[in-house]
Amino acid sequence: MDEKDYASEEEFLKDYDSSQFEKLSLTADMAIFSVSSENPNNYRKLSKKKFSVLLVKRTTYPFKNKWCLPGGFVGIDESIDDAAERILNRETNLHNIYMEQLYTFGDVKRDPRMRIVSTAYIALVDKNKLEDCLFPNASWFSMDILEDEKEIQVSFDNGNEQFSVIISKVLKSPTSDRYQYIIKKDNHLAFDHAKVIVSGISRLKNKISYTDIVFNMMGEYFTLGELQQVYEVILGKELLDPAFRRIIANKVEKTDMVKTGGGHRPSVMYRYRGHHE
Amino acid sequence: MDEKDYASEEEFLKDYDSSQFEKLSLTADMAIFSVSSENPNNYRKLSKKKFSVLLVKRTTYPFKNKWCLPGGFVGIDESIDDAAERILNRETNLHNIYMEQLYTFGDVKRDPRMRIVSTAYIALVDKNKLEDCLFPNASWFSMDILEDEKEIQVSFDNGNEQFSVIISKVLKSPTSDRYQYIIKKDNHLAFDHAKVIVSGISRLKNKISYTDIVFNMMGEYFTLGELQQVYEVILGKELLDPAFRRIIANKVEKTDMVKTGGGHRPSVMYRYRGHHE
DNA sequence: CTAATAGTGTCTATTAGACAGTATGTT
DNA sequence: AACATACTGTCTAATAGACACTATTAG
Repeated sequence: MDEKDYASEEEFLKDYDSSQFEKLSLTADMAIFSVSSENPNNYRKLSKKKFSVLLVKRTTYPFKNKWCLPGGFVGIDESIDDAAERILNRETNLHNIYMEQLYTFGDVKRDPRMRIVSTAYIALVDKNKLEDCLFPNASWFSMDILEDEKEIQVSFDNGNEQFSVIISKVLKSPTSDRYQYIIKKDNHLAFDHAKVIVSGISRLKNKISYTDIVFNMMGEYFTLGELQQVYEVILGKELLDPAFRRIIANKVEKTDMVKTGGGHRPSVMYRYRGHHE
Repeated sequence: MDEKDYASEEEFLKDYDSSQFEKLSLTADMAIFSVSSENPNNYRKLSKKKFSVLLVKRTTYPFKNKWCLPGGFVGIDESIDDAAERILNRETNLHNIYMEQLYTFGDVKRDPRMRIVSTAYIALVDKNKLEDCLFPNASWFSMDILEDEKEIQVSFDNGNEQFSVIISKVLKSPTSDRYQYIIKKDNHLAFDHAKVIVSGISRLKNKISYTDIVFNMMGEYFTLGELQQVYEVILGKELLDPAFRRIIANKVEKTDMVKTGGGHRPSVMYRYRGHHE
């Protein structure tokens, strides 16, 4: 409230003088998540759900031939959200995809060429809507996630290529739940995108239990078994049927369709109920 | 996985050509929160806690004489976190303050002069540690928050000046809990800082129940009544004593100190227990 | 019939909400 | 003594976890 000596006023103004600060480049990077199904080896069994992410193979240096999240520069006359949407549409040919800002990664050396800050987003899609129209060099990788107190290991697989990354987590403060991620092993992903993916997974894992974002990855109709599998694959643990059904009971509504053809009891198809009770 | 026609490959490369994209300025803005005490009018009563934020009066255009969050440009050789810490230290003269990235605000017209993207942080301090060393033009404003389904009203007061802002909230998606904030009334805050403050409050409100971040706003020793008041003022509702004590029971530990002097039964002083059970 | 999933009933443990009561300082 | 807060006991409601059971299909 009260003013101080001139010296610190000077410093104050210096801090606010933009000409002292070089401008930098900003990109929007998209972690586009989905669930895919693996065909069962037994006619009775259900197809196995896999949590997956869309990666793009880089064709230029730096990180040539490494995989990265789709992204692009934010234009000077374009909001970050608009840039994110533009990139999302470029990759998926779809509009109105669920998307939210994740985090802004601003380490100085994250791009070896020059200073590039990246605002990362996560997006959730129903993979079946776009299976056939992939952007050049893009590929869906299923992820197997192994997490404990200290580190996270993610194994990627797109059918042709497999690799895994290991990231260790350190609590930033004992009072919070924020982790600092440190890449321990990563020979196949470009930039700090391993961190971005892990942050995105963590965000999703948290939000699945108190929001309805899962339904962005489901088709319009689904069985409760399928829905449960998606929860399980994201949470990385099995759920008990009655508990699961209690939790999602008022989020979904029955239809009169039934899914038959598995060597077992048919399953009623449900639909997302939206936000009215 | 499979490649597409040349045209889209071209487009792909265009998107990755940085020379097509002008660079922009990035600032780090700090929403520094704390709780302050108002003196009671009755010798028996406890001092009333107020949730407060540190604002700075602008001395230059644009938004001359309006209040804004302390902030500054991110240097080209400085990480965003480092810039945030630098600003935090400039304002408080303290190191090791709790701080976390909140959100990156990237609308095109948020600064009337030029394109400036802002990565906002929240920081939590114990106000008593720095009461006397305020940076020029800085002032603590207590906030009264009135929130319903559709909008949030925040009334600011620093003892000399009072004003209020009204912000309406619109769910970005029925499947999530993310709001788009729209400023309805704001004649005293610069830029989009009203949105930043409201986002920060919302973040804090959420995290208080599943993390220990409150303790960053407490002194080393405190009574459970004081702690409860801080919870209440942030959550905007009253809590029942037994429930509150159950919840924080294993986060704090008793000391052998006692706070006397109020016209009522003395209160045992507690201390934050850290992260070991 | 069998393997595999679909779906329900119910018991128990844990947690959250509510209220009433006791305790103890200052003026 | 009276007020205001400190602190505890306990009942109840709601929720989460666990298990056992029944149902129904393709092959």
